Amino acid sequence: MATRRSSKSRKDQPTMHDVARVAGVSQMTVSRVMRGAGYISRNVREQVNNAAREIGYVHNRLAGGIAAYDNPLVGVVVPTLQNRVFTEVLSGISDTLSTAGLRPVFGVSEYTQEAEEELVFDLLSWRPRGLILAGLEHSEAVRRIVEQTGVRVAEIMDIDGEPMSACFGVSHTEAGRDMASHLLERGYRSFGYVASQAGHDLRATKRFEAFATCIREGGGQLIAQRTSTEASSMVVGRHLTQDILTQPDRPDAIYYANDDLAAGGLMHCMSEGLDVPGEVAIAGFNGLGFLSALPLKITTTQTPRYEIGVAAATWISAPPEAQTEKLTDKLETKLHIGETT
Amino acid sequence: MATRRSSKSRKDQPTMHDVARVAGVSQMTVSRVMRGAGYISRNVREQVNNAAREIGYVHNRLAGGIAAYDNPLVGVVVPTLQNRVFTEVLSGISDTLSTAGLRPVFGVSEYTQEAEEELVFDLLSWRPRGLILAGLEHSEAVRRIVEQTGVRVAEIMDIDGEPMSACFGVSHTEAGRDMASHLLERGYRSFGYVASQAGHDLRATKRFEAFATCIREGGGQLIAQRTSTEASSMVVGRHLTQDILTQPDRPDAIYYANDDLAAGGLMHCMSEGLDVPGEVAIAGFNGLGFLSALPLKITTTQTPRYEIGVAAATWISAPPEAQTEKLTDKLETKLHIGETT
DNA sequence: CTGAAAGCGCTAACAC
DNA sequence: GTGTTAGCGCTTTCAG
Repeated sequence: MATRRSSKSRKDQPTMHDVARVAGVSQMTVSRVMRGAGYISRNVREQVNNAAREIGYVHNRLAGGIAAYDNPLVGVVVPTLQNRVFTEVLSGISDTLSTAGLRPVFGVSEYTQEAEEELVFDLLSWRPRGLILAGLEHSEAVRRIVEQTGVRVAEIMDIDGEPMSACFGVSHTEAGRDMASHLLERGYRSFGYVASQAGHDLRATKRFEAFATCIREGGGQLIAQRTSTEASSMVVGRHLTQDILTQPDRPDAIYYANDDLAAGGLMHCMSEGLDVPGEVAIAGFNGLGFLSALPLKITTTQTPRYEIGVAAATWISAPPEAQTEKLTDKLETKLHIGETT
Repeated sequence: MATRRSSKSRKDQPTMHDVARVAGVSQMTVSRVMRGAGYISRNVREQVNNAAREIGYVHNRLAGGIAAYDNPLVGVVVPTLQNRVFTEVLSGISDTLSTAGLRPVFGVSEYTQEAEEELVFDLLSWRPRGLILAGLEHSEAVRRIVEQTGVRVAEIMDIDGEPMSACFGVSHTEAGRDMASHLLERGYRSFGYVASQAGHDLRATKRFEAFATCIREGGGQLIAQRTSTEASSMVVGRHLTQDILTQPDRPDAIYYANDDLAAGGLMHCMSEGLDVPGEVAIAGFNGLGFLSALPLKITTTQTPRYEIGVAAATWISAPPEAQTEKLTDKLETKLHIGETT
């Protein structure tokens, strides 16, 4: 009898049948052992496991998934991996899914709805148990296919809006307003704003709008605004800050779309010998760990990034029956008042 | 005729048959359109695509994979997502795979071979086109199953050893030696070493061993060594540095297993008013972006993290035939001499 | 506790 | 260019 494993191609992987033959049981028994389903006598179980190990059998979940309509995969789409914010969320997702025996398959949308849409279709082709998407804004096609397939979607990061089924995140509107209140309280009245990713970061835009409204209502003015098309970084923050501060009319305080930009701003001020917060105050968003490495503690809004990932993944891991109508899980942010405001 | 989609369960997804019926073609034609295989007339193609969109059909790659023995998945195992080093590598992997139409499925090994082993079996159950693992050290079971299944494995980060099939990374031995040479050249003779993850970071261990050997050969001495079991962070670096520097016999220079620890060390020195590098020199590893946020530029070894991911993913993406015997792709590191040595 | 039969949704191979 | 047939490797269902 010719061996099936002569050519070492992917085609020649052993199957449950091969294991069954070696173990002297039926293929069905092998299936049960592999899945830990039903009662199998200790003896048989061991025989099967040994046979599997011997011939190098690996459970084939593709076949399993197609036959059982259920496979332990979760599709995850994040805007970028270059930003700690999302890798921390991803870490929470991965840890939690892993505990539940689920695996993340993922893609990066580069902050565009078009890429997200493509990814959603692609990920859906693996018949995942659920999807995790960032933000509440998605293309029509995404909404439609989600509706049509009935796949469960956890939308993360943002809660200011209506989720497709469930969302886990913070209120950016509230965060923007809180920071504005804090700065007004401190006596600042003329403000600058620095952002990046030119409008693609919808959460930052929400924060800013709430911030601006609150500032105006509080008698303040927004006198300078700079947005880069580039990704966030300290370098970008530094440049945009320089740009704002060399104008004749300087703001008392600058609100940054995130900590990276804010840290860059601080660097600019320090190297120019500008007094912070005396001459200009600085505020960021996120509360990233590296802030503690800076010579001055930057005022920022602390966000629970890892926890957002955990919450979303926990929901996805739960049996579908546990799914309630529409769930909005608001995690709390906290204003960290540092030495820059 | 009863509709198949009454209950909205995963079982009731439309199939190619349904699309075929709506489009008025055979199921095989739908298959061809979906895969972009063979020649299909423009007309038919559009009909099929419209029908698919209309009924919300999504290509089922589980079924495709099982029938075709080929599916665009790549298993990726990283030690952690809490460390920028690996998320940057992951970013390179993701970007590159995405371009090649492949998807990463991933797991986190927490720096242990046992977890890695479990993950490898788990990921293999999706019949991935390849695997990307960190480091050259793996359990016997991993080596065996890789051998038995014939799956292609790209080992990343390290090249000081024999890869199973291909490896992409830097020489940690060389990096350790280079840093030792630099410090000796600067005149330092008594050294401290600070690490974390207590021996689980095998690459750091390789650097340290090369470093220590070189130091001894150059007439230097290693007089203090501190290792934490915790994950790397500035806080850990700060504590261990304090610990070393409050001993009666203080080293001239401290080599840190990575930049986070080194930055923590710098913070300690600054807050104690210790002159760096006058009283103690500091050197890290990786060249992470946040170093430029620090008041003093830390001497470190720059590593091409994103590029390692790109190189590994590119290799995995290439057709298997292109696979040569054993490939070692050494990417270059660069000693960045800052203001701390 | 274990086995036999049927079929999951798709693609390879070949026909027309 | 498009259709037909025969499975891919597994799980479901039902027997025993």
